[in-house]
Amino acid sequence: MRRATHKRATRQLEAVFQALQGDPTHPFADEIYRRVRKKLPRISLATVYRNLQRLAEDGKIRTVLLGERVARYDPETSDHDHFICESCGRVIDLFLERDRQVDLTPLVSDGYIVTTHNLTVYGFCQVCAGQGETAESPRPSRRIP
Amino acid sequence: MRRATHKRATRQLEAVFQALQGDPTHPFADEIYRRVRKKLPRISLATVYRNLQRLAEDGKIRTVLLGERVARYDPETSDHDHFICESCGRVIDLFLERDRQVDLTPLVSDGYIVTTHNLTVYGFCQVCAGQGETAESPRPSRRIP
DNA sequence: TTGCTTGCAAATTTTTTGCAAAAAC
DNA sequence: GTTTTTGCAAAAAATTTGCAAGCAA
Repeated sequence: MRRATHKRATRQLEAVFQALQGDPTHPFADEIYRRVRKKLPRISLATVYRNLQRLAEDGKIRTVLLGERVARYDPETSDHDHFICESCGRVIDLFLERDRQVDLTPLVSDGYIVTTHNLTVYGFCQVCAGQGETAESPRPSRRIP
Repeated sequence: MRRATHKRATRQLEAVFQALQGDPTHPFADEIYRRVRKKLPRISLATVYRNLQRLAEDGKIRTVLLGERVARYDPETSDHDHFICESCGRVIDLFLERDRQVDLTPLVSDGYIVTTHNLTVYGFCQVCAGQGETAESPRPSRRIP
């Protein structure tokens, strides 16, 4: 057995955490890297990844994969779901009433143990729905204006 | 404007489609490649990817990303959700009663247009729940025994 | 001082693309 | 015959890893 390793607080870890605070846009790692570099110009992308991973393990942030193969990061760690706009690509946190939301009792009575669940809703956000949702607007894959 | 191109039926396309039929395990592209090569030893992985993409566009199969950055493929195209076992990694199709499942009316009355939604449930499957769900069993990342 | 963490570069992994040759229609 | 599709190899994109040096405890 191996003794639990004591994790250390570093400037880089703190900077990565701070870069996400208060940001509801679910940025990708490279955006976070760009932000952190303003404070710590010598930080490497690998360190950003390592720290994002550690923050997620520690429950300080959340890693989300929403039908893309690129990870997004979310400072909101409470139980919540996501809405993805098919027009502008924006990701919006949803706080639906959890207990009414999904009926998982059939699973439980089938012998499954349910830990958590995750709901992603697709459609058009308020802004895009307002301006004609059928328009095939260019959907930015990475950055949102 | 560009005339709609007529898609052609090829042996490779059919083989990729067949490789998925009746398979509830949600395989990855490389597993499908392995299978198809038994019939068509000269097929390339790129062709498998191109055909999986085309089948998904045509609604013949479904591409699913379930908290992993590797795509899985599902021959089941009807609306359904997924259960992921945290112990063995197995992915199981869920057919919960759609209309009772999620209450999205608050979204709609907020001006969102909802196209579809996707629910992924995490926990322990019947098998793993039976043999002590707390055991930290090795969780195969790609292949399921 | 000890050993976790960093920066850098190179490696991995999964998926995509360019292009000439082969196969469909 | 024309145009799509294939196979191959190389490219891309995102993330991870090895390692010596740096820094927190």
